[in-house]
Amino acid sequence: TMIGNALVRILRFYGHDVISDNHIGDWGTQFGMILYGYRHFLDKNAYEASPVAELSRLYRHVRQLMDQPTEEGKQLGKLVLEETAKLHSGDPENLALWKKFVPVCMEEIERMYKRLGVEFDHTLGESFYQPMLAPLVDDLLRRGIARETEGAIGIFLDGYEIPVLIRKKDGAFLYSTTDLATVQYRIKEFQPDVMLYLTDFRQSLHFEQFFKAAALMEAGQKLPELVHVKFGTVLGEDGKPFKTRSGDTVGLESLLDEAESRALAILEKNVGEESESSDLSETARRIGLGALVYADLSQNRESDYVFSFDKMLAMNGNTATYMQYAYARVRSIFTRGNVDVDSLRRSPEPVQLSAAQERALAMELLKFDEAIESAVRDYRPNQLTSYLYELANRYSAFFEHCPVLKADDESVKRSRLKLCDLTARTIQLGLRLLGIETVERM
RNA sequence: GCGCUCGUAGCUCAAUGGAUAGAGCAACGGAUUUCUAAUCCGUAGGUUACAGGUUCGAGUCCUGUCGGGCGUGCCA
Repeated sequence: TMIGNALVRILRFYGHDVISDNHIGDWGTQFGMILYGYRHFLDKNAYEASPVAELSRLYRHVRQLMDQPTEEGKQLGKLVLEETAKLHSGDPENLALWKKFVPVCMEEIERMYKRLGVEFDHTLGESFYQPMLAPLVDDLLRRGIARETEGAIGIFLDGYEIPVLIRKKDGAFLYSTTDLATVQYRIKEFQPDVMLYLTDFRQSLHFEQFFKAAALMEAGQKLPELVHVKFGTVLGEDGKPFKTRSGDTVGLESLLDEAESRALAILEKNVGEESESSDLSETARRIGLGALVYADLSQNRESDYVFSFDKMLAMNGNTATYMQYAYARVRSIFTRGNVDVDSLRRSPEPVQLSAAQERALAMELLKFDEAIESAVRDYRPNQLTSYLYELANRYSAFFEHCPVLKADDESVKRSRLKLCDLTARTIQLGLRLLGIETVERM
């Protein structure tokens, strides 16, 4: 989610016309699980008190039972799939329940996105394509692209042992069916040149096959370039894949709380009484959120990464905090020096580069374009994070060695103020492209 | 079994085929009467899993071996 958000911002800044669509899973087996849970394990009082909490408990409960490697687990899996199939075939009861559940689930998800500062142009979701699925399968059958296999319908591709299944033998549709419908819809509606899919690399085979199936489906037409922008798996501290499926929003939420309260504690110690408390909590929010977002983005997205509490919450070293700190230091100089930024920017005096730290900083400032380009080229926000770290690092060295307000003469002072201003603007812009906000004081 | 992918400093990670493989954390030693020490300066830490090959040049490309992860028709 955070990688996608950063890429949308970066690609837009670069000049691309970007449409973001959160392809949310609101029509799949997870609703079969919730339906089954609702029928068998519902706690009515809890549901009335908080539908969100109860539904998510039911989901986790059923999931856990299903994941058991026992006979009961397998049986339950079948029953869940039956609920899903009933929903897909238009069973009125399941449909009514589904309509009741979707807004509840959406609300939960929206709240998290809002907190993370993530916005989508569309959230069509899988259910949106549901009416298109049956005609799509019929069409592919008629054109001979798909055929019946062991009771199901699949598309067979050269060089692959397994077909792309688009209808189960119980009549329900699958991930690939929706994906194909999505391609058709998006071509018609948006005429994109490129479609980026941001998902876990474990879905690589699916996308490889699905892209080929899409090419068959659109044979003779102009197909947009389809790209799987894959990212690595989050591993636990033991190196084993993290189970994010069992209630991950809760985990993220408490992580955010912790990040903010840690930031607040440091803030209170540092700027304490000089500032108003409402200010501080907003500043802490930006710093805490920034730390989490940066931890996620600073990694090469294709590498697996080991989840570490301390790493996610770190505010020293190569972190968003470091950049925010550099920015705040510039702001502090400007405030103390009563600097009129507008007139500074308009003034024609050249920037002088005499000290080694000044030259190093200026050289780094010039590399911004390059950083953006490489982030765009490979869809990799970590190219931008490492640039920003480098830039902030050069600024810190400059800050230590080159007095600004107390510079020897006025022209040096003006020149250094300009360097400060350019640095602050570049950091602010760069962070904004990553979805991270700056703070005036910290 | 087959396919994909990864293996880089104690830990977490960088490095369009190009210079002496770089950061952060942890460790150790310094820096504050001077614009924010969430900082800076320095020390130590490497046979880039292993063995071959291609190349003027390989962490990066090819082959093999070992080890980890993932995937492998009716989940998404």
